[in-house]
Amino acid sequence: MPELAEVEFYRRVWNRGIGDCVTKVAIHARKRIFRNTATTVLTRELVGTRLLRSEARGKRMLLEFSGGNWLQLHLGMTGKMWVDAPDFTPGKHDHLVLYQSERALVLRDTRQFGRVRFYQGKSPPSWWNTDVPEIASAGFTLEFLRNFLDRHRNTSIKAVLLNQSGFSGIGNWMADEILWRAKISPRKRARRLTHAERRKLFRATRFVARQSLRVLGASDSELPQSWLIHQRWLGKGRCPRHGTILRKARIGGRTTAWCPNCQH
DNA sequence: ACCCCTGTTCGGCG
DNA sequence: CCGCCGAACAGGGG
Repeated sequence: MPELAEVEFYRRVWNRGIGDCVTKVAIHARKRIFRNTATTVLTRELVGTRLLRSEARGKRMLLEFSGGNWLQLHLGMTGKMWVDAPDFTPGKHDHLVLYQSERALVLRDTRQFGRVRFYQGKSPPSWWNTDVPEIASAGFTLEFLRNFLDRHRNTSIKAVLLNQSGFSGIGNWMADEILWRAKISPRKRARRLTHAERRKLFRATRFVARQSLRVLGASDSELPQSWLIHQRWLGKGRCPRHGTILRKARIGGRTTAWCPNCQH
């Protein structure tokens, strides 16, 4: 399962290392995933620190280590995290491995659209903080959504949902799932959404985000069969409501699937 | 060979 | 200055 829910899932996987010391760090320092990061410092400074806690915001996560050391991870398109044996040997795309006495914390990102950032200081790095509310939090209100839509009134609603400064953690499949649930055509410009549609969009966004977070898991198979996600990549995917063949097109720069019968 | 892909950023244009 | 769009990034798979 991807996007905000997958980030949360992977974050919890690495939480098994909380409380333990980092004994060794293995990285592919010159790779794009470390762009603008001081890799030499990162490698040197993390050894001997203890993993204290972690937190997720949208598609990013922040790990705090003892001594004021912070690591931000973004998984991009192909990032994965898991726990392996302490004698793990990194493969070609295992760009960051944190070794502890009992295990190895592995980050693999084949395409490297993700990013690793390192920071030292008493409090979290300034770039960790944004004014964007988490969708599952009380800060994500109908008022906030209305304002965001007004600011991007000439953009297709699909592209608006992919904009991380308004819909933190929403990605391609979640955006399609939300629009299908709210019965809104992905091509519709934000300005043309009625009051009723804005309310439905708000409810659908929170519902999809919260349900996905609740189910968690490394695959999408645990989401209800009634969701669009199980149909969207099939050659002849059908609308879960009434079986209409889904339509597909590139909208907002991404492949989009929707039901021409119930989304307007 | 050519097309596709759960994401973000940058340059050009209006 | 704001916002929209397409291309680029890197690699694997159909």
